Amino acid sequence: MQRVFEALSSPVRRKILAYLAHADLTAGEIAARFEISKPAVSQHLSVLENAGLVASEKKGQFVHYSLVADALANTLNGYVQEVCPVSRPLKKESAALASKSAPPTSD
Amino acid sequence: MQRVFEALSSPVRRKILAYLAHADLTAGEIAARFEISKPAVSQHLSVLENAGLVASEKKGQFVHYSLVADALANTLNGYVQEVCPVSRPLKKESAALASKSAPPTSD
DNA sequence: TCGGTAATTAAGTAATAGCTTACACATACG
DNA sequence: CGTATGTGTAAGCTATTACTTAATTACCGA
Repeated sequence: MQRVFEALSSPVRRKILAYLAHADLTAGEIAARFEISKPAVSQHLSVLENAGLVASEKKGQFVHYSLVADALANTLNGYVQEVCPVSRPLKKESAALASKSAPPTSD
Repeated sequence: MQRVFEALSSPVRRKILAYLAHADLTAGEIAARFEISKPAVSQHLSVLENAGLVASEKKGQFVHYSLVADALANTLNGYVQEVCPVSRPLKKESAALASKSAPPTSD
């Protein structure tokens, strides 16, 4: 849990997760989307993988990264339940799900 | 959002939130629950307040802190929806709610 | 086998976070 | 008033984090 929140504290790492939410990507494809060096991205990926938020699979010379959505959802939802007075946040989420339109969130 | 995740990356700050989930507390009461100095705790409280996760109210010489549960729930639930393939995590949460027993989570 | 590409590891540096002590400020109360 | 108590601010130190470049490892294809 500590590792998850630590991983999520970085904007770069949250952006990586957002990319992986749409499609699996290789390390190089991810790095190409940022202006920082490839080793820097590689380190971010390590942090995410150690937190269990992404998984990697080597295919030839490429390493494909994918989102572990369960880990993220379970950790965050679990934490919300733990800290918040259980009933309300779930209601809100249900409402959000029902309306089906994601409210504008800025990072 | 950045401030929220940054705030949550610290174990001390998450522990403060956990305390405030059960009851409002003064700065001193919070500080007494940690082994670090009072100024250190005060700084953590500032971070949490800047993130909108706690609110403070001065009463006489005391400052009472309270959890802003909505901010936490909305931010985290919103983020989960943003990153995860919408349907599954909600199902899981519904199941957890139905079973009513919080699954063992360790920090 | 050799050169090229993908990715990570290593080493070093600069910025940042978190802590401490000392101080300042406000309120309470004799 | 003047002293004590609760809280927050300031300054400084240390440890960690995030980045860089250079070197290394692994794989591919001619």
